[in-house]
Amino acid sequence: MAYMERTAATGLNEGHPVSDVDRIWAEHIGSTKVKRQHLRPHQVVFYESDPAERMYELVSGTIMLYKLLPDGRRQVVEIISQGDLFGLQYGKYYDCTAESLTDAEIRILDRRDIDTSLGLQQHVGRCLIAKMESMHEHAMLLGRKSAMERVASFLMRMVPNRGMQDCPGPEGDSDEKMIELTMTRQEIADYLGLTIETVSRAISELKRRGLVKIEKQDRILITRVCGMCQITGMH
Amino acid sequence: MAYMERTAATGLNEGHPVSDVDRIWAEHIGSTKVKRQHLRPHQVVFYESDPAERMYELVSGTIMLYKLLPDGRRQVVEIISQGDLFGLQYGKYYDCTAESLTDAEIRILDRRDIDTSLGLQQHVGRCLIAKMESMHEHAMLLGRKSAMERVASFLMRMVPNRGMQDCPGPEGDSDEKMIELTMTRQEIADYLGLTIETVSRAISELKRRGLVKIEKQDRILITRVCGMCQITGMH
DNA sequence: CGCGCCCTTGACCAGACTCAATATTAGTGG
DNA sequence: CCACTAATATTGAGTCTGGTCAAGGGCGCG
Repeated sequence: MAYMERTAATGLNEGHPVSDVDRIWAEHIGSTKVKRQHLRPHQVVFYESDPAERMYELVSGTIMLYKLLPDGRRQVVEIISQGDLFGLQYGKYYDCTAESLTDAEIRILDRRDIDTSLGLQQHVGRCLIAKMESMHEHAMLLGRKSAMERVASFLMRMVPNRGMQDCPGPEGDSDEKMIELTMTRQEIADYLGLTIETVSRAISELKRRGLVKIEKQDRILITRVCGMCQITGMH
Repeated sequence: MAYMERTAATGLNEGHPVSDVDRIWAEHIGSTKVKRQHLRPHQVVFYESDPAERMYELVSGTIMLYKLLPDGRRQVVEIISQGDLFGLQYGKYYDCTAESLTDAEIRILDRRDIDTSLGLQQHVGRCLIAKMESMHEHAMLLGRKSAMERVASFLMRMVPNRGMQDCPGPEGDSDEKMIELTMTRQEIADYLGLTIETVSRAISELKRRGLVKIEKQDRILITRVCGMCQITGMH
């Protein structure tokens, strides 16, 4: 269950009604009706412009949604974490590709099931509203933040309960936090609207400033969470 | 009703179920219960971090949602057009400021009304899904497009039914389209993640290339819609 | 007509990108 | 366990796009 620990550690999209999810589906749809699927890392669930026939819920693991331009430029538009819904479309086709970052478990759902239940509709609505808020935050990052601010913001996102407006500060004597990235430099770059080299340089600079220690490429120890928070542009 | 014509001309967020809106509200809530408010241009509906007690629907006109960083950098995160809902929040506070761009008419709604009706929930869900798709598109613009591509994409958004994957091409002999901006250069810059000077230079360059004629500062004639479409980065 | 606001243009600068070389890590098989 | 390979990450040098700062122009309104 290594992948579950990793996802929990990322703390992406904190505050979703994750615990309710099983109960909600059980109440409104016979659990026998809900198909599940396991994904290995870097497996595609659906491609941009495929007919959008089904929607999905992420049970565990992490998935990214990305869009491509004809010349190959890529933008990762969402990082989906436990309890999130994805694959809902207004039109007939998916507007982006869904690809797993880690091992993952997904529920496969029929859109019609949702339209018939008020409880499910409410659940879907709340997920979408939470997503909108992270999209707004991400638009700010992409449109207005420097490379260093983007990388710092990205790392801070992985630290649960810190960096919010009501941040409790360090828990005790030490202000450290170990985080697992589960994304390559290229994927981080495509999420932050940067190049792989710029992401790498920013992380090296953070290392030089004594804010992080790199254990492995995807295991980073933030040695001063408060210091990291100061360079996100939000404080 | 000049402002209604202007909004219609922008063609922002095409495809929303605008026509259903009055019927939907009438069915589920006595129309007497729904308060309305008129807004003059550049009037604020709510500020970022205000308690999110109500939600709104835009009846006519255009509204922008923006976020600010402590040092004053601004990002316009959404442009709201006719029929869109705004002010829905997952948490207790608004995550952005809502300010009118034109004269506008809004409906003031109570979140509880929505939670009780399946029809309304469906309507809200569809609005949110459509918004998510535009946010994805906008993330691509902010993260991966050049200044010229951003401005061209912005102008193309104002042209209904053109630039999509199933673009019908020019209607007849001429391939022109007059558009009304309803936004200052500063607002456009803050929406596209650029500076006012860069937006201005991009528009001047389009003029030099013979793709647009500037009638007034906020009235632009696109003389070759197909040519404009070619430089959005999407073709 | 004159004032103020917004927009445009120019010159210069800086941050991020590109291209290229090198280093590190992860994975494979002996 | 180590050697070898392929993939990924880091670092450096040079370039370029878009930002900054400053000056000038145009338009609307009193």
